[in-house]
Amino acid sequence: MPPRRRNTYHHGDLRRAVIDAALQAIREQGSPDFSLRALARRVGVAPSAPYRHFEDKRALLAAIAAEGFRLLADGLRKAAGTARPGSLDHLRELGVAYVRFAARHPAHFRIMFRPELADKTPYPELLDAASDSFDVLTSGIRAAQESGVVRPEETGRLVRASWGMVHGIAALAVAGQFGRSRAKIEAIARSASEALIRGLEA
Amino acid sequence: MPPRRRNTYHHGDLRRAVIDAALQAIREQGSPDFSLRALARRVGVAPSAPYRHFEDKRALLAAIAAEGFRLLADGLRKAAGTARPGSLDHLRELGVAYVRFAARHPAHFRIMFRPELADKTPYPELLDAASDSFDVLTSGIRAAQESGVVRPEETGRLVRASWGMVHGIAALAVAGQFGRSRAKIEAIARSASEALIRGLEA
DNA sequence: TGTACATCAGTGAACGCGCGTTCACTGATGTAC
DNA sequence: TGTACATCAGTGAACGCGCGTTCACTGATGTAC
Repeated sequence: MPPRRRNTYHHGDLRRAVIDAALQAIREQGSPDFSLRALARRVGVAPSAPYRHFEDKRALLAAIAAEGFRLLADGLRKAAGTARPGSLDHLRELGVAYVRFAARHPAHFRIMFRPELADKTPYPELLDAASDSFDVLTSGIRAAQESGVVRPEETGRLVRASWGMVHGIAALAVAGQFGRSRAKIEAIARSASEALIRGLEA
Repeated sequence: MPPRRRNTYHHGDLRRAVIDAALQAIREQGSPDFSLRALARRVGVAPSAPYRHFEDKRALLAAIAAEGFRLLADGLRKAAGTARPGSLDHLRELGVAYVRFAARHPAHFRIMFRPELADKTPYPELLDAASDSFDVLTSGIRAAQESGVVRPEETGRLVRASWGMVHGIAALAVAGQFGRSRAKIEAIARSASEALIRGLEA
């Protein structure tokens, strides 16, 4: 891919362009690794230009991850909205939505869980977005416990176990283990979420 | 860490030493990335020495991953041996054993699922070991279906969903999301496996 | 048991490379009057 | 509406670095007789 030619000196929205280039690169190479220089090349800009928008490479990763967590939280809330809070249906939809998010935004997904972002404290925006997503899951399960359809075991443990399970399905889907078909992935997600809520049932 | 001094010109078992150095490096840095040169330094050997034992860097990764899959298959078989094949107990033990493997061998675990090893065809040893592990899970579920305790849905789908779920728990455990305590991780694994088999139940 | 020699498993210098980041700079844009 | 000037968002050269891999080499080991 030859560097794109700009006709303006200023780019317009280099920040966005760099993020998009990163996502694109991940999709193309199938690996969540890229160099900042390569992104600059893709965008058609000097290697130093991205530093106007991101303190360093890790800050770029953090920005993308934060965006991903916001998309995830949105997706979860939207899907959960289709069922009554506190119901098992609600939980099933949360599970399916988690996997759907990963299938739709695989590049975000891969960055969100990179080990160098395990410690999110240097990036408050990322920290907020991640906790928000986690909160959606937690309050879904807590509501179901309160309405008596999920067993009253310690909420945190159930959340982690459930999160882990849907996360695993999502990760395997992103890794291509379930093939490319959205429909098939959704079906597996549905089976798994079904199994999951039966396991949670009171 | 200063390079270790050898007193013999020949190392003895450099192949093993390089693999161990890689595992050690992963444990220390918390990231499954390392350079071949750094491993050579750790072992106290010239940068070119590992090439006597591994065609290139990827071949080293493949060798470690293959070892991991063999350990996994062993662990699964051993754990499953404690319960009657075809029973739900058998499946629960498989699930717990999967997570236990990850908790015990986190460095192997991380390498096994690196994206550059997604295509295993260049490494028959790895391919064999991976399919063997997968087979243990598959035949566990099939046996439970045959004895009528698991619903007769398409086996492949159930295997993928189950595998995904335990894999997710394992991945989060390795990422440190459940804390460091082996006992706690085992407890979460047990909850999750319990939930999982309830979901599979006929 | 001793010797000649082939093979094995290291060495160390060198290669070309792309990376992350810094820095002094400059062209474009926005603002005050 | 026009001008002066501050600020913003780029450039491009340069830095030091560590990497993966190759190559001609050599010391150690194993084998045949």
